[in-house]
Amino acid sequence: MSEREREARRARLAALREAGVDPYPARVAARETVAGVSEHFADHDEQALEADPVTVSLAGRLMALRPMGKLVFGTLLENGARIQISARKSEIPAELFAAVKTLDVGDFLHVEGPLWRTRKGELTVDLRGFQLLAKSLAPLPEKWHGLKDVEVRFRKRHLDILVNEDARRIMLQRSAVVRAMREVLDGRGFLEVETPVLQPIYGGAAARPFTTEHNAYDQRLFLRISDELYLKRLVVAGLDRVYEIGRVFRNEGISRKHNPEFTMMECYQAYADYRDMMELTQSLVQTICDRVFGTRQLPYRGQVIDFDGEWPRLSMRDAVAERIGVDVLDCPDLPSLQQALRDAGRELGEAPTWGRLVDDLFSEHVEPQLIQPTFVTDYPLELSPLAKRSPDDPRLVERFEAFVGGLEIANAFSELNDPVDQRGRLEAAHRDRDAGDDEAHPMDEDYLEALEIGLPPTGGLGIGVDRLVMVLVDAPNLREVISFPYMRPDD
RNA sequence: GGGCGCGUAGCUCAGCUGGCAGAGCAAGGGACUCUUAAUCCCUAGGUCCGGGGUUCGAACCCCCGCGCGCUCACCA
Repeated sequence: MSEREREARRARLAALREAGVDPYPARVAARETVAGVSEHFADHDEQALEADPVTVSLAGRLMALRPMGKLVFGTLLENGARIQISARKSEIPAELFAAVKTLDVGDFLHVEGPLWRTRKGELTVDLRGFQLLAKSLAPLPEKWHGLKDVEVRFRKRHLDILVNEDARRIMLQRSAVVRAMREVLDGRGFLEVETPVLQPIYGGAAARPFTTEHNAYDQRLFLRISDELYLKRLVVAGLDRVYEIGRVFRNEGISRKHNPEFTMMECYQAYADYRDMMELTQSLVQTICDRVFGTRQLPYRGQVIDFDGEWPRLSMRDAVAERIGVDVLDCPDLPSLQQALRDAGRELGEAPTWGRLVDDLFSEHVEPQLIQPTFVTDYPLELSPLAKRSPDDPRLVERFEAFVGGLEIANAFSELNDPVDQRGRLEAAHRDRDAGDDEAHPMDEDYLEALEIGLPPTGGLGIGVDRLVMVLVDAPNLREVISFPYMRPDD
């Protein structure tokens, strides 16, 4: 049992206290960084270090110990950078050497001493003094195989990110992606805002919400499923360009592509439309590629995704026609479309409406094929109760979704700003709701009133940050890019 | 929710046709002044996921449950 090891470490901790050592001191002596020292002395060979000795002062976690009698080697890890340390019995007092031998892998140390290079050429700090910064009482994962068990990796993410380079890399890259996203939006004059997570009426997407309640007011509240309606209220308020990067919550199934809470970037731009949002989407992703990865060609699951250039645009009608051989606009209602599909020898799902059937066809036959970045445009009206009707075809709306690697990463439209049309569309959704569609959009009188005050023509865009990162860093699973993904409670 | 697979020492895993529960690493003791997966000797370490059944005998076969993974469905 690891209890044995924990007991051994506790015993050493007790011995330290006995000897008057504070195993958890409050302050760390002045120090340099491991990365800085490694970089600065990268070109200094053995002779140079001998001729002109340099003493360094470093802190970090002891990740390995290789005792060899009167010589001990160890590895210090600080902020992702490693450096070797050594302790030589001939160079330091006996008590100090003995103290080194009581260290455990996992302990935090401050060390100081001169730099030297081993025969193999490794830059090494020859310890002349050290201070324990924090005693580690529980063992780290095993050094050969590391931490591979997927369940343990996600349940004990502190260990995963500590010992698995890839997990750490993804954390850093995700942060860089979000930073680049903010820079682009800030550079275009967008104002970063925050809107309510707890909402009396949820909306802005088709999804089931989590519910909670406010004790003092005895009120039922929902965790937001999107930021949309509040952000558009802010555009009504005269904040012409706003964005929010925040967590949304959807009470639905969990999969490789779905976590119950995920990070969404939503932005709204007055006097713009969905075409402007297409340009913004492309520019955002390309700038992220440039700044974070230094290239617009990135590997994903054995293929190379090319984010450069103008992304192809494909209407949903053409996309479906290409794969299924049925022109959905030639079949204006559910029965005629079902008949056309039967004639084409296609399996029929149980779609309740024309729009849902079109969407089902698209999701099943087209979406998985969209590996290279692609804009899919012109969605059925009934799937998009918040999007502006297409001036060319009243059954369609000005909307697109961006797909990469078979994943939907962005959704955007020209926002519906006609309060009368909006009311009618929400009422229609409300009827679906009464008919049993529990994901249908609920009625929101307060939002409708805001629209009556007046929303300018506005383009809106939502990007699923986790999914975008998943594609960019070539992660097989959404959980890889979430610091603490949802896991069932274990016992 | 359905199908398939997995669950053995702290970690990574082996365990044959049902016959004494194993290795490496980690841990404890010892040797060792150029290691970096250090090496060598010794020691300790088990609810074989849980429960039930079949059997003289179950880690192994059967049933139920739990957890995880993949996948399908759901989730635009």
